[in-house]
Amino acid sequence: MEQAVPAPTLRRLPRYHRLLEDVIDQPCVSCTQIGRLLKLDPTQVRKDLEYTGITGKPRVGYEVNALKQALEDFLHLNKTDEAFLVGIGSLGQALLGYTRFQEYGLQIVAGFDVDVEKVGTDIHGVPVRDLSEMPGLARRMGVRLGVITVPANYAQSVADMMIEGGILAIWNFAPVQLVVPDDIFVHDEHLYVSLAQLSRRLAQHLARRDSLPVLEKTRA
Amino acid sequence: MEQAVPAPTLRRLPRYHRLLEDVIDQPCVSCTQIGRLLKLDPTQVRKDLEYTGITGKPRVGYEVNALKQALEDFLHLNKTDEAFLVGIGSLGQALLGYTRFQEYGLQIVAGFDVDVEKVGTDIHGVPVRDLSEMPGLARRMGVRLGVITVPANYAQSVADMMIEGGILAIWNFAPVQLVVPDDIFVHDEHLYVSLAQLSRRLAQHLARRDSLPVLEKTRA
DNA sequence: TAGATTGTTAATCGATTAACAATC
DNA sequence: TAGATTGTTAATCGATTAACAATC
Repeated sequence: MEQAVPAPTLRRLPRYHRLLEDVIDQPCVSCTQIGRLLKLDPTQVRKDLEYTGITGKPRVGYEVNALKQALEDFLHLNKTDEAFLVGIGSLGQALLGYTRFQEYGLQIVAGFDVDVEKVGTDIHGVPVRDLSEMPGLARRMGVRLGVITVPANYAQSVADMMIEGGILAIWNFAPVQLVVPDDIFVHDEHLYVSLAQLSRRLAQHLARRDSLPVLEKTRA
Repeated sequence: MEQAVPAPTLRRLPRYHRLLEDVIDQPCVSCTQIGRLLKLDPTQVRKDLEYTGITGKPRVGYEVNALKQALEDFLHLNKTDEAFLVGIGSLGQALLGYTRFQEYGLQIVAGFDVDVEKVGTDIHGVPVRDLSEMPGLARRMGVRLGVITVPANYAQSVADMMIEGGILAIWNFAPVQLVVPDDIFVHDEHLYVSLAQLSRRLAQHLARRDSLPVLEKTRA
């Protein structure tokens, strides 16, 4: 059994993977390099990578392909989970169109909504069906992952239906604290939290900027 | 000058605000209650709230309206920042349609793209213009906030254009580490990080579940 | 070899949690 | 009053950073 990973480490690991995938074009890479590119302490990078079980070579660093593979194994990016998405609003449609999710182990195989206009259509190649069919289909197809993109006030009842259908993990985009049994795993994606952080940080940033001597305040 | 807030605290504060806004329907609320609803330690809640400068009453808790106000002031939710959004793909369109951002201080006043099909149209009431006009307009309108929803390979050049236009903070949805001057504030929204976390956690969850005695493993 | 980088242990830092007096 | 809750200080926990020997 793999040991528990600290949450901050788990947040950084995918960034390393993407860096290797998209940016690094060389056989080996050192923690120093990774750290410079992602603005992280090299020692921290090394500690994080340790969790994947990979070992490097002094003076050389890590073999890029091996490291990429180790990260994929550790993050389970190579095996795809089928998922249902409920709520074909603008966000739901955007997620259906984001094919790159498959590279990260998520394949949305069906969408659901209550809107009769939407039921029966295909969005980005994914069929949309009536919400009432969802629990039965989830059980029949053995789907264990659900994505919730409905308005806040419907989110809890959708979660209940998912659980009824045997779904075990929920990616929740609705701005609500879902109440679920202990054995159900919920991952919240709360854009409003991000936005409030941004709002606060921008205001502080501007305040600091404005309190500075008027050196180069106007760029124009 | 307000003191620096720990990042974890800053992530929790918006959740308190939303709870007060949507769920709590009573004059006063205690940290115990908030903690129970959000599954947080009451002491932690109290410490977090302390940063807003509000004081409560023993035995009673905090006055809900005052607390809500204190959170809004602290997070700067009451003053709206105008923003430009670049990249009218499915995610960009979804964000344009998400009117609730205004409650969190963000108002997207224009969208930009290079696609001539999109330029000149309105999406959810927001006009779409040609990307080349963006820097000039940003400077003329004094817009200081930019949202990037273009594909990864265009993100850096869009960021450069934003900075050229005098934009000071960037909400970045493209899966790239942007390179910007020190005085520009970047807030990354990397769904792939979330997804990889989810992927890892779900796999662990399933592993733990499967290693349990076969008590009630099949719910059906 | 010389020197950069790994692997690993120790020191520091900061956030969470516990404890408890003050108070409404 | 009695007791729950605040405000605040101390203890714990865990993550980050520093130090350094091992090594290619």
